[in-house]
Amino acid sequence: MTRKRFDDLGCSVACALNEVGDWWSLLVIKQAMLGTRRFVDFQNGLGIAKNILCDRLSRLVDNGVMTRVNVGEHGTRYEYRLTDKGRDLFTVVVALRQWSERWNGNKDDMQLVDRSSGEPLAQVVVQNADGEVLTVRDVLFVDENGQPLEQAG
Amino acid sequence: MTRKRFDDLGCSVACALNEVGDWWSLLVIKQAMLGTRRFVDFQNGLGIAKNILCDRLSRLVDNGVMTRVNVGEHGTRYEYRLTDKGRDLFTVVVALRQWSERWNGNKDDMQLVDRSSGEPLAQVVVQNADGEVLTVRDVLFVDENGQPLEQAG
DNA sequence: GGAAAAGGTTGCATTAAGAAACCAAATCAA
DNA sequence: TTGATTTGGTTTCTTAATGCAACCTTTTCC
Repeated sequence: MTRKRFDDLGCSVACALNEVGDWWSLLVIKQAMLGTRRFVDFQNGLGIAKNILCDRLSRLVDNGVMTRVNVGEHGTRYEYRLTDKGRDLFTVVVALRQWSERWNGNKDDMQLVDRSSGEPLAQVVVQNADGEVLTVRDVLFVDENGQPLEQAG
Repeated sequence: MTRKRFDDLGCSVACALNEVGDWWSLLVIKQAMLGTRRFVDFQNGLGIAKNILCDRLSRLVDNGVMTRVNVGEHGTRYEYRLTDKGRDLFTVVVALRQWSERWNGNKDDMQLVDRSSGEPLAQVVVQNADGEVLTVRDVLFVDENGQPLEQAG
């Protein structure tokens, strides 16, 4: 019984989860955003088993989220760096962080601030084209013909 | 060897992933945002095994993301509805959707539009207090003493 | 040159996931 | 009212994933 694939589910969210939806991937990405580049530093920073880390890093590389760069003089010192695609997950990571802080309190040792001002960030929100904040009740899911689907709260 | 717990990792992202970080939870939540409330409808809509759906729903209920409401006359007709905490994951779901669409193309049968205007939504972004858009390079991770940590891209 | 570090791989035990069968209560059709 | 079907599960079995520890090779440090 191989694990269910999500990329043929006709859903972009499922497709995203297929790439970064397991327990560790987003934490590896968050660690990379924090500055970590070396295998051992990921291992120590996350407390992840080496074989799992191997698997996650190579999967992230395969999916174009990270790259493996050879930085050794003679061959076997590597760095794992975020690609543009990986860095673009910043929104997701921050949204998850803020959600957790709103509902579970701040469990984090560290804080995220604007580099130039030192001030905390604004809350990540969903907006319409005019910049108005939208909740799930303010949107419609429409099919390819523009027909709206039922929606709930 | 029980799966690693993330809620004692000193990280809000890890704490969030501990609640909704497995393969199915966010899809169940997205399905609920789409209007699904009944057990069978989740099952048909997602193609998930019943025992896994049972487990995920009850875990989401335990974590306060959904509630189980008895809607039957005599006892065993249930609806699973999002709580405020669950609805608040809208930002995360939309951010994931949009990321996937930006990098993998739109794999989705349906589209998300502003209910009042019918227009597509704006891209979810991270902003500072002044409303300026920030990337991961524009932020600093600081510890509890305000000391900045190294950061990369 | 010897020791340690980096980046893995392998083997084993435990847990989770998926499919299918089964089941009891409630509802629906006749 | 009876019988079938739906709903919301639970159980069993097989396969896959996770975690830990040991090991291994190349490279760097002293």
